[in-house]
Amino acid sequence: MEAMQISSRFTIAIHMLTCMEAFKDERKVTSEFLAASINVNPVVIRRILSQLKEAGLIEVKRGTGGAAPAKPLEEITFLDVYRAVECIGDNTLFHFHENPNPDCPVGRNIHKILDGRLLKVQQAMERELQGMTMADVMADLKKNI
Amino acid sequence: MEAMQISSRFTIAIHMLTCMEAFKDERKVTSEFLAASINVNPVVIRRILSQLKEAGLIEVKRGTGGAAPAKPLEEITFLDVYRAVECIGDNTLFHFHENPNPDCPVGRNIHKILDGRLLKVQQAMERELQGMTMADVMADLKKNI
DNA sequence: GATACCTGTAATCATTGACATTACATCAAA
DNA sequence: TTTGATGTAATGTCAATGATTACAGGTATC
Repeated sequence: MEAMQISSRFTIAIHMLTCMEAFKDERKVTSEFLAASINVNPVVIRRILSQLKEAGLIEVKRGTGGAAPAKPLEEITFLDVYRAVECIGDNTLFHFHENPNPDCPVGRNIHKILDGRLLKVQQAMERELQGMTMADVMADLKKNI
Repeated sequence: MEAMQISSRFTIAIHMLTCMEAFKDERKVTSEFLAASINVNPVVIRRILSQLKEAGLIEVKRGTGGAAPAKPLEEITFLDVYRAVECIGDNTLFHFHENPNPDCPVGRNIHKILDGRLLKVQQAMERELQGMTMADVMADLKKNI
């Protein structure tokens, strides 16, 4: 039984940004090229390119092609990437059961008792994501090459 | 576009434990009763009952029926509940794209660069979950009634 | 020991998200 | 105008969630 993970769009997006920076002086970074490095379909890449662009993290050239970070890598946090691609409807990490029984004292109160705590958990995770940037990734990459 | 949340089994399980404690002196807490308070099918409840039991968090009486916490509520953390019901295959919160291209310097290194960071994020979340217990929930419930 | 009430669990089914893939409209530079 | 690229709609497959029916297996009580 597998399950319930944050989608691979997130790690793919980080991979994409890393490639954009790593190859920026060497070649035009197209969706085809990214797809080859990541090993997924180019259309998947293009959809994520759109999301990253919409979030203001990258610039994509139409016609001529090619994508690149839109700001200094120190200013692109994992949280920025996470929010750009992980389209969580109401922005809550936890899915709450929808219709607890209002005639039961527990059912009537469970939501307000849990909401604050669930938010704290989510914020702990987001705080951690916010402390990591694409610059850190590039630094590690240079060490590994 | 909805998406990618931790399943409602978690909040349902917390709700179940809360009911077990809240009604323990008043009535037998059966899967039917829990299903009515939570407003889901009794079979869903029974499956989660099994998971909580397997994790050693509750005791369930066969035949006669009824479920109750197996240990003091201070010792049942949100993390215990999370791990009991959220059956994540390899225990990683993030889903990594599987086959980065080993012939690309980025594809070859991305996994080792990200793994540690993703683990840190997961641990931040789990640390927060570990700091919350069912006793806290009961305290809040009493305040709300 | 028959009955009545529960739990445990298998088997379906509908719905939804992820991801792959094909197809094509659109764009911009050479 | 030709040539790459991007943008995106449309499908298809697969897996997980959650609802539901059905029934086998316990256990207390009459």
